[in-house]
Amino acid sequence: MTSSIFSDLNDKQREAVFSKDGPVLVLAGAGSGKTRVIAYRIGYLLKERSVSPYSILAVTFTNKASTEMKERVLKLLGKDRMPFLWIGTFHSICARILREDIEKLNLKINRHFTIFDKEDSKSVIKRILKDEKLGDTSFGVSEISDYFSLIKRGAGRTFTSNISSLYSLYEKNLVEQNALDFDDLLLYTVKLLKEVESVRIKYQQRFQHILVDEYQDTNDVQEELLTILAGKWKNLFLVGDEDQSIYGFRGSKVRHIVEFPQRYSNAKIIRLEKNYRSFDTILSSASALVSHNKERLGKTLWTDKKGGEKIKFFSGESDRDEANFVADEIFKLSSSYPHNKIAILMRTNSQSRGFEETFLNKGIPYQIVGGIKFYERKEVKDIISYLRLAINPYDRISLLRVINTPPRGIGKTTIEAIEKVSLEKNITLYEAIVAGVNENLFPQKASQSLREFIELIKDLQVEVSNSKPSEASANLIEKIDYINYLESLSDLKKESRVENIKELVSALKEFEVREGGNLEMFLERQSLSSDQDELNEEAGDSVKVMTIHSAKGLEFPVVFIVGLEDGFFPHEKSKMKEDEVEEERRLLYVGMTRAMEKLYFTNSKTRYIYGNVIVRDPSPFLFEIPLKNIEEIKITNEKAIVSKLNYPLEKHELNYNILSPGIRVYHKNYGVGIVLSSEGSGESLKVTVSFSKFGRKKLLAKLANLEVM
DNA sequence: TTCTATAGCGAGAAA
DNA sequence: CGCTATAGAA
Repeated sequence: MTSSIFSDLNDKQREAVFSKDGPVLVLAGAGSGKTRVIAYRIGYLLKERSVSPYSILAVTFTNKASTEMKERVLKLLGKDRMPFLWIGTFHSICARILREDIEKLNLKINRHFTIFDKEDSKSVIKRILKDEKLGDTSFGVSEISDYFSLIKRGAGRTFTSNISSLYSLYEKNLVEQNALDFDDLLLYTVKLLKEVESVRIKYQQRFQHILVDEYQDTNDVQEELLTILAGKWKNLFLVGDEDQSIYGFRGSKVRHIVEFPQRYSNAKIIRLEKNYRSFDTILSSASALVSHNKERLGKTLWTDKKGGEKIKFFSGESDRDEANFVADEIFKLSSSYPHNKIAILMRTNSQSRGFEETFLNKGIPYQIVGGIKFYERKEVKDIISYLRLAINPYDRISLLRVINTPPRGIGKTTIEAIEKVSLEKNITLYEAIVAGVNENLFPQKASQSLREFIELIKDLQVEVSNSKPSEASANLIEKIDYINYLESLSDLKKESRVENIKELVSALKEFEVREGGNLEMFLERQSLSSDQDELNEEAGDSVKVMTIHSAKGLEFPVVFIVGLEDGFFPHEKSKMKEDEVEEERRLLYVGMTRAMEKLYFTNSKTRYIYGNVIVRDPSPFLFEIPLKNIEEIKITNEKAIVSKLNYPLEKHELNYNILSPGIRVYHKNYGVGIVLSSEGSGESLKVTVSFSKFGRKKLLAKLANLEVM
């Protein structure tokens, strides 16, 4: 007996949703409705099987996905049962477990620990290198940080004693600061569950059903965590697609999916092969591409959406030319596709700059998703650091960041003096400041500044616990005169910096109103936020520009995959290893399968790298896609010339000859438009122009006084 | 201590 | 080319 809410599922989806207890692996192809299957599975468990929401754990890949999942379940069930459902990312779930129980590990870490991001971790490493005078390790700080992450995932290979001692210093340093890095969140949770029986039993008992999305992207530690949590009930409902495994560099292993049936001999395996997203041309092209991979279980995706347009391919002369093509094409599409239905997908973040400049010049609204995140901006991180410090005074990275920001007369010498006191008395930096001031260990002037700094932090601590987070931070910003400080900088971006600070306060306010959260919850949310979390529907009608990694799980009617060159696809650094080339191929596959209706490929024959022009070959992956599915777009010479003239923005005298389709023009009444077609010639030349605000107009070139842009 | 100029180095993807 | 660390001046 199935109730009507499940009637819109197909047979395979149903089979998955209605599975009996026990391990289930759903091999879900791109666009086959896997998020929906998980949501309905939860709905089924709650409604038909009367499972308590308290007993369900759902793991998603991003916070955005978990929010969407919650909303979907909410729609199926209504509000009252939601609060107990645990839905979140691996990292947020671990943080939640640790905030409750980490003190049971009897380490020096308490529940108010700070979560260090990559930048913080690197700062720790920098300081250790400095303190230990190990500046000559011949490894870069980033390299060391990545290596530590590798070690924490259990993949660390042999390493020199130099690095080994550095690693233990790093670990010690984090503990002293009451801080965990991203890997620690997972690692300490596994440790806690392994070593503290009461905690293990508590969660094993509780989670009767565990559901995991994007299972192909789990690493060894996450796998171990799942195994422990599911230890009692063994009801693992895993959904994934080996063809979309693109996080190998973060330790994810396709092996977890492939070997799942061996680990659980009673596992049920279901394949979802019907694709609801893309037209057949797109889907079959993507399938053809990924079929060149060896490491896969294999699926045969199909769709009802037969046919569809060919993939349009444009090869530019320069990266500028490429960006111009994309911009012009978006303009042409704008009558049928609003900007927010269009995505530009890239291999690397650095590619965004060229598109950003072109879109800015051509007035195309865009949003860069990912790259440097909002909370990673310098000015935002400054304020965040004050707040972190107020909650966790052991956090010396945040302390060092804010102690002289804005400048308050506490320079290098003073900081060294503080560090000396801290070392001698074996106390934290913050305590050293307090002690040093009380015992008159610093010069008069420095002492006065430090006294004021201590007062500031003390007041902040009080405020943080007594008043609303947004008020506490607004007061802080006021007190340290931070806006004026930003404005005093000779910085081209200072205006946007001030904006960002205002946005931070708004974000805090929104958080306390919408979720009733306190500051600690906000800081945690913030430090675990993902690229996709910055995407919100209300953000206006803009083209989304992002890496393929950031686009995972999303879909768009129109997709441009740019930079399809050897060196990006596959990336220069992956070319040598076969398994990494396969991952690069999967990456392109993921990009292609984001597209619903129109898919564009673009590349460039040359590209600026470090300011030098590099000649580039097309991506070898292009030749793995059936030729019949691709249509190459050639641009007339005139247009190519204009494209080059086109940048940076300059007005040029009108030469009627260049008013050919695709040219961007400006009309004093109608604004910016693009030439669609032309008829006649010379004085009687008429052109049809599509204007962004006024639609199509047919104009006599002689009278229209068009300017080519 | 703070501000400014410039040399020198560097970008693979991200919770 | 753009960022940042650092040296040197104020």
